[in-house]
Amino acid sequence: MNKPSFEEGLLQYVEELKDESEMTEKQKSILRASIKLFAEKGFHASSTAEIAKEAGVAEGTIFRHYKSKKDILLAVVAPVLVKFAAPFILKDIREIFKEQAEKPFKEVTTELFRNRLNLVLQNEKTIRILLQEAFFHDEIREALIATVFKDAKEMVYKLIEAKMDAGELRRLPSQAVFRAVLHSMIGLVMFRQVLDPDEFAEYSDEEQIAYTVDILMNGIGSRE
Amino acid sequence: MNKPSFEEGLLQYVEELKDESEMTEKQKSILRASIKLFAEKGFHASSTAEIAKEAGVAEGTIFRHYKSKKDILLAVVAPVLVKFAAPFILKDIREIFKEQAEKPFKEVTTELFRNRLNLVLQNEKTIRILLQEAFFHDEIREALIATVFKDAKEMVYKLIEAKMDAGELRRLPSQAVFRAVLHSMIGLVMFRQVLDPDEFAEYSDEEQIAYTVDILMNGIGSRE
DNA sequence: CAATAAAATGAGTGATTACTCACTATTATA
DNA sequence: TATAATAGTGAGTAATCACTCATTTTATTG
Repeated sequence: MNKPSFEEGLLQYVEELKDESEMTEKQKSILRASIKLFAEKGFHASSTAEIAKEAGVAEGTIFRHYKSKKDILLAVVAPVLVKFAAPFILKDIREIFKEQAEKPFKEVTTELFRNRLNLVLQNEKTIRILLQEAFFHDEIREALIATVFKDAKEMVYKLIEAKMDAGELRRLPSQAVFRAVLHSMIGLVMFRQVLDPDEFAEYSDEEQIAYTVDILMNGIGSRE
Repeated sequence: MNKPSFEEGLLQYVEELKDESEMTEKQKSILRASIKLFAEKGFHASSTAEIAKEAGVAEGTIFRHYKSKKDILLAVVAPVLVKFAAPFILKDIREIFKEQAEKPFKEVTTELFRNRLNLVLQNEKTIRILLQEAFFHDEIREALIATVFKDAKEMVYKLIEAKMDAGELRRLPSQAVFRAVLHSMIGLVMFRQVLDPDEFAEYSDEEQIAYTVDILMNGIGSRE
């Protein structure tokens, strides 16, 4: 059915994405306040009155810059998708996968994980909002899948298969391998706060990445 | 600070948990309607008017049984925690880990994954709500961590360390191993709909579990 | 500096919100 | 069958919602 809700819905925001430099102070303030509130209490629980107050702005000013409350959400979320998708898929991934394709899969994966972890750490709040709202807004969910997964998946599949042919990876269904890589990455990146705070401190991010990749490559079982 | 928000907050709902049998038809209907709506559009986006309509009940009836809208949420979420936590940790896990502790780690894990996958499949909507709201409600998040993770973690840690001593698992930090198991499980269970629908069909749940466990144990790298 | 445009304002809008309450209908108990 | 308790109702309530618009403030330009 009405397929391109991404194209029609979010993509325009991505294209119309303003530089921060061409926003007024007030507009930037509205975005900042929205990110804060959406991340703290969610989109629906944050009222435009609150946003205005937090931003130090009249409520009407919000609607001068964004024609609806949902527009604010999309304006908040779009840049993250761009950072997640465009640089990742079109630059980072292409670079990582094409330029580094000769390197061992382990190194490629380490670089990938490091890249993603940094991105998430730098955009914690907006990513929280993004994931949060992806549950309910079709546009966002589809955009997320379209940008983050769809293109990336093909590349990863190709790399996986190439590395299988080269004997570097075991012969397993590509899908199973892809999912394993994906789950390791998401787990590494998303479930940091599940454990006790003192357990975090025990290992640095680099160590966490190293262990994650090591286990992904070699498993947890011994090889007696 | 005011620590036991779980005890004070959710636990009472768990204890006061009514049998379905001692609910009226209307009350059950309210719960069913709430689950449906909360899962579809989220807690905040679902109005009590909608719930009443969906449930075929006067709006006042809702507030006869639940003193606030949030109470409905807790009533929806509590049973899942009980099913997830108590039986899981206290029964399933104890059984799996104590009775089956002699079995290879691989088999224990397979059993665990199978158990969790079924639970999620059977409670898809409520688990969606649970995770969703855990983002924002401290009580729910803390309850989730307290019930699902905290106790389970210790048991898993002990098993992991025992299996390391027995030479069945590699010598790695327990934390890294625990996280790997956790990520595999969550990934297996939560990210089924990320892939194309036709890719699901390709492998059965049992096969997915088998590959997940295999990769967890042996990794994706070859052992030339 | 005057004229024009853009940005910002906040009181006001009708719709909707969670929730109350006086009341009726049903069921359980004595 | 009378009494009491529980279940159910829906109109009503104040508060809040996203959003509008006539007006004022600030910035830009000729």
